[in-house]
Amino acid sequence: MKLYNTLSGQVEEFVPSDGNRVKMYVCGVTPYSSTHVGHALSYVVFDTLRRYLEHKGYEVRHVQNFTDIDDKIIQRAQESGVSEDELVEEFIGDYFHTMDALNIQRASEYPRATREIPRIIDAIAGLIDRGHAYPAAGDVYFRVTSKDDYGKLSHRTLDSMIAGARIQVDENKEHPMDFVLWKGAKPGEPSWESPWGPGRPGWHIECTAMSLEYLGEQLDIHGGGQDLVFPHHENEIAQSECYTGARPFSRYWMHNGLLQLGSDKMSKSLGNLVSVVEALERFSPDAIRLYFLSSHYRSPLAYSDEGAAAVERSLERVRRALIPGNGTGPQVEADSHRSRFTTAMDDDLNTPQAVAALFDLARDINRGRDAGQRIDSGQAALQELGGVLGLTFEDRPSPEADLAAAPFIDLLVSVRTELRAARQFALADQIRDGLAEQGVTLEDGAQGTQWQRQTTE
RNA sequence: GGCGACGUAGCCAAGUGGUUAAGGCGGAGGUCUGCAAAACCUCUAUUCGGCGGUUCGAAUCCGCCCGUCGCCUCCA
Repeated sequence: MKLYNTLSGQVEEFVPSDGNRVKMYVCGVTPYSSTHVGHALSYVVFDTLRRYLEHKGYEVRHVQNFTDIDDKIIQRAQESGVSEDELVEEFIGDYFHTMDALNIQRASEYPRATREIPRIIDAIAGLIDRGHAYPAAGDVYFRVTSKDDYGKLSHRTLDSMIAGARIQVDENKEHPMDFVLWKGAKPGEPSWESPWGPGRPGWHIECTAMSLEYLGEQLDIHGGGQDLVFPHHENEIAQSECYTGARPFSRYWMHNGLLQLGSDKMSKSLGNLVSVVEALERFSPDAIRLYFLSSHYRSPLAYSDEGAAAVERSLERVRRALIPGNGTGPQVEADSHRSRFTTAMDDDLNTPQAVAALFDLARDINRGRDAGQRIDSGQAALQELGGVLGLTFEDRPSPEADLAAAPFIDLLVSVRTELRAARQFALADQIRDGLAEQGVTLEDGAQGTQWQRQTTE
């Protein structure tokens, strides 16, 4: 299996350091607002990676953090008149709720920054001891000039960073690019005791401490959105490698392209967010996952309701291919699709190509059904490979109102069946049209008439 | 200003040196059907932003130009 490694800028053969065990760390969210579709994209990508690795027989230990203390959390909590803890609990709950809805597997561990303070302090102290960090006026900074290859992940040099000229001057720092490891507490802020006075950890050091604690000195895969490459992941590398001496901190760095909304990146600062809950009101979890997986994970993806609706329609054909058949002929052949799927996934997770294999398989199943072939083994393959992408092919549950209306719809359908038998087609069509106006579609098949609620717009 | 990515059919999107340029949505025609729907079949890019170049051969490599976007600051 080949994966693109941001560190080398190349597609490389993936080989875990320890046999079939894979140590994967994915940066989690800062829980102060609702989970949006950009988060969903990232976690669908890494969930799919994990599912595929497991499909190949790897044992994946997946750790994902929560940054449960930072400026935004403090600010938002104060605005809302709740404690930081309450705010964090609410949005961690929201996160799990939406990720579960999207069929994203739970990580092995979900460490939180505030519960790892001693480990974080140890790491900062170690960095100071080794000359890679220095205290200044209640803060502690990382000394970027102490790491000769600082910038290797984002492929830039300190000089070029300074040329960016958007760095604010800070008198406490030795170098403008030095970043904070420990923030001295301001009045009214939550804080923890430390050798440098009361304060809280900087963003980057949390991930270093937590990955070290739960996965050890060296990771196989470290993932996140492309917006984390600099400074977050660059700084993680600097801290971790300087603290442990183990290089590289992570052997593979993987970054997903960012979701765009219209022409802009979807981001917290732009406020152009679409919540996952909102998207799930309109589309099935499968449709949202498949939408994300229909383009390559490293490409940016523009989200639109029209696009999601098109994907939902395409899923309908696949779902129908899974309706049991009653053919007695030879089994529909699935091996060529299976190997195409695997080849695609082995090639840096080429999910668009893998998805194309699934659509082709669905077509062959439907074709085989029409030809009287047995289709159950093809269907099993479709279900299994779809599962590797986290797709269930389940219909969305019908709204409760439909359950109440079901007996009446059944009655109308049976009346219509009588009318058709009597060749009273005008009246039969009147019933079908009337139901269609109510969003109920009828299909007359060999086994009688089926009705269903129209779910796509 | 620095670093980087991308531009493939009406739309979304694979393919990155060599048989007929995946797949999906949409559209056209057909089979089936009382008519539909669904499913299936056929068609829907002689061509890959533009112009040059390298090569026996390029969407795929190189140069220039045009256009779009990301990162450099909190962000998945």
